[in-house]
Amino acid sequence: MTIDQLDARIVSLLTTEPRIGVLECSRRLGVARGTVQARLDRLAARGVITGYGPDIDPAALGFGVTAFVTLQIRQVAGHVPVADQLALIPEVLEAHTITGSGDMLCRVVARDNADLQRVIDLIVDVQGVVRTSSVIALDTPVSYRILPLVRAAGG
Amino acid sequence: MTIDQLDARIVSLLTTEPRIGVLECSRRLGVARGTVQARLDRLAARGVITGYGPDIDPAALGFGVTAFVTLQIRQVAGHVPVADQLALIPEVLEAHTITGSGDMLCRVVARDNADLQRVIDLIVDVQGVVRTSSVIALDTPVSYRILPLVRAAGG
DNA sequence: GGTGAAAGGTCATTAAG
DNA sequence: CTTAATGACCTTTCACC
Repeated sequence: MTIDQLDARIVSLLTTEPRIGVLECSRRLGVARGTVQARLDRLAARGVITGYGPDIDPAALGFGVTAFVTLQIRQVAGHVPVADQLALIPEVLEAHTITGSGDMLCRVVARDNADLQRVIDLIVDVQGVVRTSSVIALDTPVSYRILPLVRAAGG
Repeated sequence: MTIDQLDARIVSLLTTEPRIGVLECSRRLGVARGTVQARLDRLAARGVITGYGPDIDPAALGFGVTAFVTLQIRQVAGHVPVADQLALIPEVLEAHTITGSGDMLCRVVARDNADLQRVIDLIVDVQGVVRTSSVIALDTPVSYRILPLVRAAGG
């Protein structure tokens, strides 16, 4: 139920240089090309690799402000779930339910601080949201990364 | 300083079906292959597309617990910055400085709740961290997504 | 290991801002 | 006039059987 060193090295190599392909990857690791392909298929089948989509930087799209919004929720019977309504807002990049009484934590982006107000207003207008509390991300000294974890998991 | 509809459709298509390649992509959109290639090069040059790495699911690696840890920081002169020390912990997937007095917000993963305690202890031991406050993500009704934003940005 | 296919590059032509 | 799109051709390289 985990990965081995070869898996970790394959993922690691493909993460740092995604365009090299399976053949080049096998050459650099000194294994047969079929081995790499079989490993990748297995990782995809197990759900470890969920996709190869292009990574998009919201800031480069003009959404330079990132904020984390904590929602206090009052669940109302017979209404559209809060999460479904949040999913309709493009600026809500992810949403989690968190420990505590009916709370959620959302990552949102906006074009600027004024635009953030607009996005928060959209969230406040969601049925079931009682109130919100936001913190703005000023800097991201550690941006999302998975490689160290993969290496740690691979031994 | 933004993207147009064709850019959005290219990114959209490649995100939902990353394995189709440039040629197939151009066929489906009814444009020349060179156009798609030029657009992708431009998007990469502008920093909109930051990479094509395989997407890894931490849960499938055995790290099924996600938590958001807020740190209260006391900056100490002459020491290694807190962020640099956090970066050494594989379970810290990202870290942001946030509004407030020297605070940070980290996304961490752990194998289980007991393991989360170990990770938090690692964070507490970081020089300059005064105290921490954690919330555990129970569920993720909206997992990280960028497509709605891309479509919104593309017109 | 062989083979069909795609990527990546260049070019001249054409269209549109 | 500048920028972009197009279709053509070419070579290298890869994925699949």
